Amino acid sequence: MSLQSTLSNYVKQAVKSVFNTELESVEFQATRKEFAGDITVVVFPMLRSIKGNPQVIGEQIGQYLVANVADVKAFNVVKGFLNIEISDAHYIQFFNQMSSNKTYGFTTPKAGDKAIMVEYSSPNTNKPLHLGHVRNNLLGFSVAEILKASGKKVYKTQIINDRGIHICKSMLAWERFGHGETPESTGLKGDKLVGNYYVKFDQEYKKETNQLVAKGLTEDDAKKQAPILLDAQQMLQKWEAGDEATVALWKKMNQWVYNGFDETYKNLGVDFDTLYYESDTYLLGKEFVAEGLKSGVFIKEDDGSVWCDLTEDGLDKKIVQRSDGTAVYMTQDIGTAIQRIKDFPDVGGMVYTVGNEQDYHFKVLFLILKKLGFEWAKNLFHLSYGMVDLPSGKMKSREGTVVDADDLITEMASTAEEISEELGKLEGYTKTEKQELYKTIGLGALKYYILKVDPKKRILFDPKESIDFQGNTGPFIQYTYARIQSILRKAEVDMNAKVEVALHEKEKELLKQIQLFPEVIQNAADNHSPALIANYTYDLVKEFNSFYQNVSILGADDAHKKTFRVQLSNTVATIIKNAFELLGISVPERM
RNA sequence: GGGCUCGUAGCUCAGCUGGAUAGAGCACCUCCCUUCUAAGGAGGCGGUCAUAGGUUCGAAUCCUAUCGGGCUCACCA
Repeated sequence: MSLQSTLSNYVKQAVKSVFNTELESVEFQATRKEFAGDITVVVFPMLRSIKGNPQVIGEQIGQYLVANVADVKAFNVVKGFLNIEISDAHYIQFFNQMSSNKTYGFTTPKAGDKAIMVEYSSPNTNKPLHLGHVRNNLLGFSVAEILKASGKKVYKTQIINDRGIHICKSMLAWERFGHGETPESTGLKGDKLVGNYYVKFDQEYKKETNQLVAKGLTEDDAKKQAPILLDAQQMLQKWEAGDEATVALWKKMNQWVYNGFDETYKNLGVDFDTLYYESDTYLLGKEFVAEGLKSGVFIKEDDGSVWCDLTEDGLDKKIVQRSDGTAVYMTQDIGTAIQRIKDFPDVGGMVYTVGNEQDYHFKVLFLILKKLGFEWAKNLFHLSYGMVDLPSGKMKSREGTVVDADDLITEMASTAEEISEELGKLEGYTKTEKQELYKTIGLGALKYYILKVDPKKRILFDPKESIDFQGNTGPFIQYTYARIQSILRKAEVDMNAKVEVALHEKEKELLKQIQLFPEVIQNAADNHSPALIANYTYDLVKEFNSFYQNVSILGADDAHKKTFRVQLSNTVATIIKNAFELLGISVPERM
C-alpha cells in the first residue's frame, strides 16, 4: 500500500476519534520546498463536515498522526495545510524493498482481463511516411507500451489503406512513364519509388488540366475531364472488378511500398502484432447496416441511401450507405471494429490513433456502435493528436514541403554526430559503434521532442532549430543515464547489500520522486499520454543531477553511504531505462 | 454560421481530480571542471495565466460571454 493511502486511512481515523466524523476522502499534495515536511494534507475540504478553525483542526490531526503512525516524525500547520514529515526509516525501507526490482512500476496483466487493441500508423500506400506519420507512430506505440506497463494486454495494429484512387494514380503513372523501373533497378526504397510516380501523375494531371483550360474549359470542368484522371478512375473500376493484370500490378507496387514501410518502422522502432488491409475490410459493415435498419438505429431514404439520425445526441445525420448500396468510410469502420472483436475475442476495447481532423468522425462512429448495442463500444477511445506544422505552414506534398520520415531520422543522427564530435567524447569506439550511438541519440531527441508535448496540442516543428540536445530533451536524459553507467562501472560495491543510513536532503527528494513512478504510469495509461511519462522522467533526472552535484557518490565519507548512493544511482538509471522504454527510446551505456 | 479544440515568460513547453508566493528548458547576465562524463550544476533577469464577468474559504484549472489561432460540418477516405 502506498504511503498516501496509508496516511489517508490514519487521517480518517484521526478525524473520527477527534471530531467523530466520517471523512470520505483526504486530499494530499507534495509539500512545497519552503516548508518543512514531505507530504501535505489539505484541511480546507474537511471544513464541509467539520466546523472549526482549519489551523486548529490541522494541529489536532497532526498530533494524532505523530502519536499513532510510526512513519510520521513531525508536523507543522501553515494556514490550512498540514505538513507532515516522514521518517527516514520509511524511505529506507521502501528503497530496500524496490531497489532490486528491475520492473519497478510495471504491472503484469491478470489472467482473465480483457485486452485492448491499439491502432496507429494506418498510412496510404501511395507515398512514403512523413513527419505527421512519425507523430502518429510514436504516440500510438508509446501509448500501447504504457497500457501494457499499466497491466493491460495489448495488441498493436493498423489499417493499411491499400486501395482506392490514390494507388491507382501511382500505378498508372508507373505503367506509362516507369519503363519497368523497380526498387532493385533504381536502388530506391519501394515507398519512395511509388511516391515518385504519384508526384509524376500529379504533374501530368496538371499539364492536362492546363491544356484543357487553354482550350476554353472552366477549371472545375478541366479538373474533372483530364484524360489521365479518367484513366485512373477506369483503373480503379478494373481493380474492383478483379481484373487480373490490374490486381497483379497493384499487388506488386503495394509490396514495394510495404518493404519500404517496414524499413522505416524498423528505424523508428515501432512494430505491430496484427495488420488489417482496407482491401479486405472495405466491404465489411454492410450486414450491420441491414441489422441496424431492422432494429431502427438506421433509416432508409427514398433514394435507397441509409442514414443514422444523431440529432437527438446533438450531432447531425450521418450517411452509412450510399444510394447505390456501396459502403462509405463510416460503414467500413463499423465493419472493421466488429471484425476485430471477432478475430480477437479477448479484446474489450480499442484505441484509435488518428489526427484531430477526424474528431467528429470518431465521435459518430463510437456513438453508432453503441447504438448498435455492442458492449465493448463504451471502451473505445480516439487518441486524437494535433498536427505537426512547419514554420512555412502546413506540410503539402505538392509543394514539396513534406518532411520525409527517413530523411528526418538520418538528419537527426547526423546532428547528433556533429554535436558529439564537437564535444570530443567516445574515444576508442569503432565507427559502427559510433554510428549506432548517433542514431540512438538522434532518435532519442526526435522521439522525446514529439512525445513530451500533450498529444492534443499542435507541434510547431522547425527542422533547423527546434530539436535541442540540452535541457528538457531526450539526449539530456540519455546522458544522465550514461553517466550513471559510468559510476556503476567504477563503483565496486555490493549492489544487493541492504544499507541503512541517515538520509541527505537530496537523497530524500530523489526517493520521493522514485516513489511516484508507478502512479505516473497508471496516470499516463488513464490519460493516454506519454507526455506525463516524459515530464516525470525529466523531473527525476533533474533531481538526480542536483544530488550528483551536491553529494559525492564514489567518494562518500563512509562505505555505507557509498553503497547506498551507488544503489540509489542504479535505481534511478533503471527507472530512466524503464520510462524511456515506454516512450520507445533506448538508452546508451556511454555517450 | 453550427460543433470541437487550443491560447501560461521573448521562444518551446509543464502545471494531477480547484489549494500555499504559477514552474522548467532555450535565449540573455554571474559564478562552478586537481570528485565520480560540464550534453552538467548554483543563481539573476523575465508573467495583469488572451479579455470580461460568475461560482468558491480559494480559480491558470470549473461556468458564461467576447477576442484570436486551428480542425470539422461530402452519397471523399
